[in-house]
Amino acid sequence: MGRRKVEIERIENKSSRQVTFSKRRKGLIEKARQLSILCESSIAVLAVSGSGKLYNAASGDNMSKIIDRYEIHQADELKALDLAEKIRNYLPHKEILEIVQSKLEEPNVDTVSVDSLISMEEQLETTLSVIRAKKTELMMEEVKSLQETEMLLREENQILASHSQLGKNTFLVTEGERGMARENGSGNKVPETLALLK
Amino acid sequence: MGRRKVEIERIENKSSRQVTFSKRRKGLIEKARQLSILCESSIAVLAVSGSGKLYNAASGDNMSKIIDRYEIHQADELKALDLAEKIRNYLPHKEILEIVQSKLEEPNVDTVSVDSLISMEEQLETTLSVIRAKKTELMMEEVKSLQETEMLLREENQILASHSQLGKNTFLVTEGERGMARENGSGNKVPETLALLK
DNA sequence: TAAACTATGTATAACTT
DNA sequence: TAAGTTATACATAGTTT
Repeated sequence: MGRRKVEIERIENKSSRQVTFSKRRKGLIEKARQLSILCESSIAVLAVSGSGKLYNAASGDNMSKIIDRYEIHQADELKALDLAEKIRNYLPHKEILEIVQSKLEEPNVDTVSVDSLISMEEQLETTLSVIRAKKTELMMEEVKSLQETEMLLREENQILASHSQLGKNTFLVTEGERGMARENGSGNKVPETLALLK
Repeated sequence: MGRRKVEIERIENKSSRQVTFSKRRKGLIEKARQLSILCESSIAVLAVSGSGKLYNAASGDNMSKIIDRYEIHQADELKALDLAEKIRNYLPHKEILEIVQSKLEEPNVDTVSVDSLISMEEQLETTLSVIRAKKTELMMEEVKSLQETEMLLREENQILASHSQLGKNTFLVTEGERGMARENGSGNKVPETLALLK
């Protein structure tokens, strides 16, 4: 794809290697983006350069979610060694099965197969990781937002406190809702959500 | 790159979408392989098809190692909030971690029995739940504490404001860039978060 | 339905600035 | 040295088998 055919082997020249890494990494990520859109899929690319620097891109979905998906997949493969037996051991717990099945809105409890249990397990685990990831994400957002609010309030406070005595470098801008916007943010919603997640 | 130019948008026809997914996924993974070799780097590609099937490839290094690298990278960003360290301090089951580590460092990892893997899995899952619970607890505490601080600051602020000529809807802008923080604050981030909830 | 083909658009190696 | 250009090999969309 260039002026001449190039063998796929380590590029010895350090600077061309870096240039190529940069160009091809960009190309790879663009291809991932296209694939994601064209085929409505989630694609993640992680690249660790020779010098140890990490580059990552996830399209169609977020990185954590895709990685979670991968880890569940791996866990399942490990478990598959003895999965049938393990699941058989759990079959007596009909109450649990019933709860799970009703949650998954499937009708026939008695005819449940190992395959459908595998599928149910996968669905539940996927849902669980998504919920966990979302919980963490929301909490992180919340903490960050509150920290910023705190900082701004402290500043404002300090300015107000000093205003009665001086007012040199302070500009006043009176504006409708701006100051209120913060109070309507995610701030108060998150704890409610979190209570459900536990 | 084909008989005609194709727009980067969802392919409506299901079977062409699947064919394209297969072709391009293969191409993407080949590109990753080449980049890995040419530039002596570690590249991982994870693809989740529309139907939920996972495909993955890691070249130059194994997938877990690359994902670990990514997660360490993410953890570093977490540190900025000072939470990672707090969580680390609360790690309760150090003994278990040590046991697991020693098991993993045993020479014949391949000959570890399924039973001992199941036992390790259970221990790890227990530890993981404890860590998750602790994480949630710490974050909740942090949020609560920040919310209390915010409330106090708002009260103090209001009292100060009523003692000065400034009204509550006054938008204070100090000289320099600080005053801009409000516009770039969390207010604008929340919608992004919400978009992800979909 | 899928695998193979091939015309053509794209990515990129070498070149230029 | 880096950013931009160009000639060319490659990837792939549509076609054929």
